[in-house]
Amino acid sequence: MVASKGTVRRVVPRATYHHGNLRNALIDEAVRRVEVTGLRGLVGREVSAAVGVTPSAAYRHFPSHGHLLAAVSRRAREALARAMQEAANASCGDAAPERVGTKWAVVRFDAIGRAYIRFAVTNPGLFEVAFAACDAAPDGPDDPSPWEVLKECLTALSETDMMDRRHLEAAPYIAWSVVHGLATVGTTRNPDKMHVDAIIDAVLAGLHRAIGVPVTD
Amino acid sequence: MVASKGTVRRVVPRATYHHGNLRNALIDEAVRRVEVTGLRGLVGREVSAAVGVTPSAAYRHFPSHGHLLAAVSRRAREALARAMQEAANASCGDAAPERVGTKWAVVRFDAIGRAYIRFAVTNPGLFEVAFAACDAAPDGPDDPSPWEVLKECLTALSETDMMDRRHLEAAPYIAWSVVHGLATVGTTRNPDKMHVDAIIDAVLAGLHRAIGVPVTD
DNA sequence: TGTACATCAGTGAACGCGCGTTCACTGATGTAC
DNA sequence: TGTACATCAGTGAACGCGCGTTCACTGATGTAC
Repeated sequence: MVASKGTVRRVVPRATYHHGNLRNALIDEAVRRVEVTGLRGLVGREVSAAVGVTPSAAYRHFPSHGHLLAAVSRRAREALARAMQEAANASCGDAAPERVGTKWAVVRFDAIGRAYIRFAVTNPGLFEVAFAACDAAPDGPDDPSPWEVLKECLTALSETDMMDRRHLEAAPYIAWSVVHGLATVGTTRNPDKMHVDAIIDAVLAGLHRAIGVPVTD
Repeated sequence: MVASKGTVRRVVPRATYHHGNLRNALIDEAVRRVEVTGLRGLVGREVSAAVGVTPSAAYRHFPSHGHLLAAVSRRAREALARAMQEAANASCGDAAPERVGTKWAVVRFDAIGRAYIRFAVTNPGLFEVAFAACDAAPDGPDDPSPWEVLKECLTALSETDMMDRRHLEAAPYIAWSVVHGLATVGTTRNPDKMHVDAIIDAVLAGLHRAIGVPVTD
């Protein structure tokens, strides 16, 4: 049985009058909805109802809708950063860094780029919200932060001599632009019908050249 | 005197009962509004009112709001393409191609990249709409098309031996990703406080390396 | 240990407006005869 | 050249719903004495 459209229904009945952790519950639920519907799916009344609370209850925790959005947006960026970190760690397998040789920094760097794109493709809703314009300021700094994850990988690249040091300052901007552009528009707009995986490979190879990663194998 | 918010007011009174060119007038007005307010500023009732017509009149020309949006989106992309073309042509000045030497293709290529970014920065509303997700299909192919403008510049680059031919197939994807990413997020998110112009220069230099444009002067 | 009271986190109902869309209508246009 | 009539492009009024937000309220919690 499906609830009729527009019906605000209490989905999770509570035992206690006080919820106890409403703020986090609202954000969690909002994230869940955004994953499915994207930015447009973030409607306060529905989020409140799903959590088992009246629409007005949310105003005890967020001054306005925009503040909830900002919190969700931050969560989305953090999820992206975590996906990048996990991909980076998984890329080396269980092998110790020395087993992988000096290339390990390159492997990690590629892994976070691919993870970024994969996140955008498999999680378009979250990705949209992560970089959506918010009226309100986020409730805190991103932790982890995609930008910081990227920079760590780049300094590793530089310290193992696997990139041109002259490009270190500009590298984060170059890498971010390439990968974000690819994630945003490169995979959806594809007038010539090049294979998507081939596009990703080709663009990431271009990124190597742009920041001076030496050609190995 | 300012019309009170939400008042639907006929702004342009017409002499004739029939408008004569309503479809185009609606698109023009919609573009004008989007320039100021972005995607959110595209509300059918206001557009109709501004043109001097009843909200329902628009439905003679567009089956739904989404179709108007698609038409506006196409116009925005065409405006972007035109900005790129103009910048390309202006980049050579009035000099004949031979006066500029073999570098002219590089100059043009840089010009369209910078024009793309400039368009995004000075026209955020149009830029947003140009790549917004539309429910409806556009009313026709982009003419001119940003993608085609880019490819023309790239083949010119290749034919004058100013880029690595091996990258010709991938080059449009690389260039598009870099420049679009830079336009979207590189200029707004800037955690390290690098100067914006310096970022643009550095990223475009990276693009040269990515597609193998030889280092000249 | 019990009681009074401030404080906090919810409820429930309604406000108010924005905005896409519909529908029966009417004024203008052009074409056939 | 004039008249009848189909067709097209508008009007005006209303529908209907989505959704953020407010406000007076009440139930629960914890702290001072």
